[in-house]
This record gives sequence, structure tokens and C-alpha cells, in this order.
Amino acid sequence: MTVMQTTPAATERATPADICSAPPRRHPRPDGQDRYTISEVVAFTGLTAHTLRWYERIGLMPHVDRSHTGQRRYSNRDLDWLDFVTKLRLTGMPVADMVRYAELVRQGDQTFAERRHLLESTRRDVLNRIAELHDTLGVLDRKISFYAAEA
Amino acid sequence: MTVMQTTPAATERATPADICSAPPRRHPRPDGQDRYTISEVVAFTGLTAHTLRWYERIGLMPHVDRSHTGQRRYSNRDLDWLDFVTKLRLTGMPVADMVRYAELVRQGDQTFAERRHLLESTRRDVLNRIAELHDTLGVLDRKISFYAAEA
DNA sequence: TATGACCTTGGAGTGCACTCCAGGCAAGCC
DNA sequence: GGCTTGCCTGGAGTGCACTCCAAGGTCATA
Repeated sequence: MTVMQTTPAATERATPADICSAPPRRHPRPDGQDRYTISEVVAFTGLTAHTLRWYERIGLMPHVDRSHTGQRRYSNRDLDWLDFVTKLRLTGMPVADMVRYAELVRQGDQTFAERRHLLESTRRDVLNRIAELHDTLGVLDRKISFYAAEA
Repeated sequence: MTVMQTTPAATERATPADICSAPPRRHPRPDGQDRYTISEVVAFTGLTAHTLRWYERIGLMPHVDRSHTGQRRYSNRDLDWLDFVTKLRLTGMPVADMVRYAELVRQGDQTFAERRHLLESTRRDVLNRIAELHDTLGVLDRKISFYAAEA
């Protein structure tokens, strides 16, 4: 199934100089398909196969379908979930909390209120972090313009 | 520079519900003093004594003065440095990179250009992270308003 | 049909950033 | 003098989030 030119695991160790440039590029999901192998999902999400299996083990993935020989076949719904999880990870939310959220989803509609609370508190975290980063940006700009003036 | 109200190490383990509320409150630096004990610095910065000693061990702190009995006495300059380091940490910069920066500072003025490059790339990282977080905010808002509509 | 890329598992290993421990010194107070 | 509190050190331990390994089954293609 091809594993085109992403940066499969080239995200290994980025020096500060690298980091800025390119976020791990992901491939578009082909339309009209709903059963992806793990390596396709690696290409779409930028996660490693190890991490995908691990997510499943710890209960962060809803049950993934299997082929008749036991190989994983991810659906578009699974990919949507992974996209969401990846976003949550960016906020710095611990994996344990995401597992908690996944459990709530499994429990069905009566957990809507709790899920909303969880997301709302995450939202506040994100706003705080953005504010902190803006603050840091100010500090960096002052230092940089100092160095620029001296150079 | 101001470091106002924050609690010492009350940041232990915050559940998602807690996190939002208060950032660890720190104590203001008293004026007209320039030799602080490690426990005072703990109160000012919110870092633990362990972490302060560890930062020194790995070369992230410039040499800290000692009392005649060998106890650490931090200066206001040291506190400023710790504030800066703490800001860099918030950006997600790895400790090893901050140690690199500290080394450049120790090497003196001829490293201005390199320091500026390092900070500029950090600045780009921060901008990227802010953009990612805004993106995540959009996702969260959509989910939250979905749950709000259903509830 | 055989080669090689791909997939499976449980469990062990890794790297980062702390975090703690044991054993000991020094100062203040009753 | 005895007690408490605070500080010191090197080295070991912890928790998180992966990351890898060994041993073996599966699949596409030459």
C-alpha cells in the first residue's frame, strides 16, 4: 500500500533549529475507503505503529476492527478520533486524562455533561498556555532585539 | 522584574478540573537584598530545592555563591536567570538546549550571534505552538457547543 | 513457491525531567 | 547537651510516554 514520502520517523530528534521549519507532513486520506492498515494510518497521522498499538492497549482507542487474519483495519471514524486525540495531546493533556475521556465516550450519551466539563477545563488550559506563550514571546523579543543591537 | 503571588509547590498533581484555576502562586522578591537561601528561592520561583540543585549540577545555572559554611546564596541576577529559564521551559525547549544557551552565555560576548539564532528559532517554535493551540481551540469549541446543544 | 515487506503479541527498555534517599554538617534554641 | 530545622552531597528511583525486541504469522509479487 505504499508509504510515501512523509517523514515516517524522521521526527526522531529535532534540534531547536529544525523544529520550527516543518511539522511532520501527513498524507491526505483517500476517499471512498474505510479500512486502512496500520502503516497507512502511520502515514496519515504521523504517529508510529508502536504508538497506535499502545494507544489501543491503554484504552485510548475504541475497538479497532480486524481482518480475517487478525490484522488491524482502521475506519475513517478511527482516523477522526486519532486526529482529535492528537489535538488534545498538543494541549499538553496527559494521556491518562484522554483515556478518561475515551471511557466517557464508551459509556454513551449520559456522560455528555461530564465530557463537556472536561473539554471546557481543557479549553481554559489552552487559553492559559496561549497567554503564557505570548508572555514568553515578549521576553524573547526583548532579548533578540538586544542581541541584534549589539551585533 | 516582579514575580508576584504564587504558592510553593502546590502544582503537584492537578486533575484537568483543577488545572485551569490558579497558576502556582509565588512570593514577591523582597527589595534591598541580594543573598537568598535555597528555600527562599523555592518560594520565589515555585521550583523545588531538588530542581534548583539539579539545574546547577547539569550546568543550567551560572555558579551560585556560597556562605562560609557552604550553603547556597542566590543573587537577584540568579533569580532573573531562573525566571528566564522558566519561561524557556514553558515553550517546551528541552533542558539540554537551555544548557547549551547557558554555555554560550558563559563563553562571553563573541557568542551573541549564535545566541540570537537560538532565540529566534525558539521564537518561531513559540509562534507555531500558538498557532497549533488556536487550531485546537477551534476543535474544542465545536465539540463543546455540540455537547451544550445536546444537554 | 519463495522472497521480503508487513503485521501480530507481551514484555522489556529508553529518555527526559525531575524526585528522593541516606548520611552528615551547621546553627538556633531550651 | 540535646533537639529541631535547614542545608549539603552523590547516586538511586520515579513517572510519563513512548519505543523496541523476539519470535512468529501474513501478504504481494517475481
